[in-house]
Amino acid sequence: MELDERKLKILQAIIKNYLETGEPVGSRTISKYTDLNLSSATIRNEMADLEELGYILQPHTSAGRVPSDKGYRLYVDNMMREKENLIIKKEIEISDKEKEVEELKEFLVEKVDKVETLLQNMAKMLATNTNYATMVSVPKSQGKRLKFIQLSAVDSDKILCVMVLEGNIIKNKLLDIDEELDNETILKLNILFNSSLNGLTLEEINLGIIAKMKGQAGEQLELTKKVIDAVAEAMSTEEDLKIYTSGTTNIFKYPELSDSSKASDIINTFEEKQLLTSLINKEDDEQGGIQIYIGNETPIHTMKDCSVVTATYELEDGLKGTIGIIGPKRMDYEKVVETIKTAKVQLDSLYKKRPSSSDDYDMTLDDSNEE
Amino acid sequence: MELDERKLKILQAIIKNYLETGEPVGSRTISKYTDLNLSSATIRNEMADLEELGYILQPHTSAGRVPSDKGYRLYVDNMMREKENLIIKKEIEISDKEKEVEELKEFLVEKVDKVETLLQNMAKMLATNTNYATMVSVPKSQGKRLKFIQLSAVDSDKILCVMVLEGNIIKNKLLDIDEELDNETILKLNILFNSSLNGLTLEEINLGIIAKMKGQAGEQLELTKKVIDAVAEAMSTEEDLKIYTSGTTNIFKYPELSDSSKASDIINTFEEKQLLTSLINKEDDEQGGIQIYIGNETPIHTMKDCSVVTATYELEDGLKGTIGIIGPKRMDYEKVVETIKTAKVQLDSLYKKRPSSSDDYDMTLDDSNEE
DNA sequence: GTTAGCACTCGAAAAGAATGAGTGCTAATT
DNA sequence: AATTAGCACTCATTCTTTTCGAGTGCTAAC
Repeated sequence: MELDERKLKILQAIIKNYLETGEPVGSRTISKYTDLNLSSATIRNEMADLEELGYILQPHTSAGRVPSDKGYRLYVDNMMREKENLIIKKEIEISDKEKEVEELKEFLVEKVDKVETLLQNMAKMLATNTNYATMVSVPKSQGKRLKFIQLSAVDSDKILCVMVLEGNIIKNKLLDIDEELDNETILKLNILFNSSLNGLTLEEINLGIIAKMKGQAGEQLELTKKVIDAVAEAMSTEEDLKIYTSGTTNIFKYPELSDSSKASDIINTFEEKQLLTSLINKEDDEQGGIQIYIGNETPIHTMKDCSVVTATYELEDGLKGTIGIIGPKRMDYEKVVETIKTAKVQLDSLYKKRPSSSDDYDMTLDDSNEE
Repeated sequence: MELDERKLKILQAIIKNYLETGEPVGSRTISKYTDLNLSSATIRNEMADLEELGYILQPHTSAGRVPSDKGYRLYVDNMMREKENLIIKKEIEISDKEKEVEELKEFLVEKVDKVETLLQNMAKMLATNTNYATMVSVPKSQGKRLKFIQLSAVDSDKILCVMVLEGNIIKNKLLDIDEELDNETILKLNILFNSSLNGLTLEEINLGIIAKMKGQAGEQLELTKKVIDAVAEAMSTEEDLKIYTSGTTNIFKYPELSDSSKASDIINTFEEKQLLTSLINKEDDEQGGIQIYIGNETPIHTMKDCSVVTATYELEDGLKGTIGIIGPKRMDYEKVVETIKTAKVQLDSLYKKRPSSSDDYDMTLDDSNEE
């Protein structure tokens, strides 16, 4: 049996209708809904075929049909892509979109001077706009080069070690010392560290370099070891994960997700944010960096009744993060894809287009002055 | 009508039983449950009195009785305090508790080198131990003095401004500059800022001091202004709120909270963490810093069906935060109070008792190297 | 003051009945 | 050969009815 034009139309009608109502849709509904002018009986026959092909399901005998994961997949891959082509053709829509981007940007950037806060607001905004749950991951500093390192005496028994990585990621570490150091020693150490380590990635800081540094450390061997540890910690990827979530309680708006055990599982996944890591960093850039996972396709088992749409954004070169929108399988894919694209474009362009005159906000990913 | 000894005993029995079962308790249950040796009929009469006095409620005629908020309050105030006195008397129990503290401390401190992570783990541990939802607020840096400030040239067009506040709270800010500065200028500015601002609180940095600094800034007036802004931002209390939550999905374990609209409200409150602020910073130090809010007593309306137990802890002098446990009104108050006390003691003693030899972790509240 | 006894209440659970949306199949129609 | 009208059948949902029993309040006796 083949999936001919007519079956496709019927399938599309079923899915459209189901997205709107959330109820299983019957043959009579479709016979009225479409412009095919077919009787319900014919539709019924076609539906039986579609079911056999695996695109739709019957929750039980004598109920209407519901799209299967395979059905959604077809819908998303084919029918939505048509829409996308349309957009590319229509210049008007593009400028509309740009306008939207500008508006969003203004909203977001206004009074916000930290990327982290901005991302957090982005998550919140997406959640409010879409009525789904959202996540935004903060770009990882993994693999970045060390740009700057400096020790400063803060206390008689404490040394502050500040490191700046590529992308202006700032890291701090306070080190205990046994005896107070004079300025000259600190200066000497700063020169040592900067000349030895600057411009290197974590991988490039090898034993040879470390040994050489230790050799030059003189009396400050202990401190040097601590600094090297601090650098390693700052540049390593461990616990290097920050994800903002928002709108998790939106799932209660969808009955198919709001029974307490399902809801609990899903919300728990959002609370234990590290469970969301499998959603980020999928480097597949097909379709302009947008991924759509339907039902069991999601890498997270607790979300088997959900669909997930993600996009990868890039703040500055190499600083990549992920935006995700999570809703029921019958989510409004078109709207979600549109929204997430807009958000992606916005974040991508944030620093490229940023007017250089505005020095009100800084671009670091550091958030140490939130506390 | 008076609340005599016997009524009190019956009330206590009702509450105890209700805490265990979560079901309305009837007269027959109590007549067997207590050592009073009274018939169910007598209990019934007493119960009618207790209801008239407002300590218990009947969900409907022909149901058993359920404690009212007033009943819980009495229970918590009186019956639990007796228990507390017992503990003070029993030396054994104290040493037991100390042992527990040590165990917890080891668990928490192990492999943890940041206070923030530690507090986050603390929230998680409390949630796992109690099966309730928990929150831990991070101490605010508000009102702290500036201990150290330093500018460093990072880029040709960027200056890094590092500030350290009392309590070793580190804050960073990257400033844009128009033209590159030579080392000498930076050194001069550093001396200026340190000598002008160190040891001051935000309030003490008044217009006079600012004017004087501006006067000495020379050609670097613009940069000086930016630094002053950065200092103000770093030391101000705005957006100075960080709360970790955990175990929010535990509320699904209690049917009286898990219908979707209630659960949604509660979980939303935990997601929008600023809604929890009203729970922190209540300075009332009655009862060793432990507060108990029952039902409508909680300052947060969405939690009217919950009880909240909070404690204030103090890391270093003046660095105060709040721990909170949120559960159903029929929570196990004794256990929760015990647990939260232990946690409080633990946090309080964390830095006082800390062995000076261990330099593995730093004490800053800064978390900039999480990302 | 306490208790046994009894009629009564009322929610929860089980059982039954009505409804109706939707199906599959067959036979007639185009 | 494809389409459609017609009809018997299915089954979740909803509403009503019944049953059940835990628990009460009250009265009269101890």
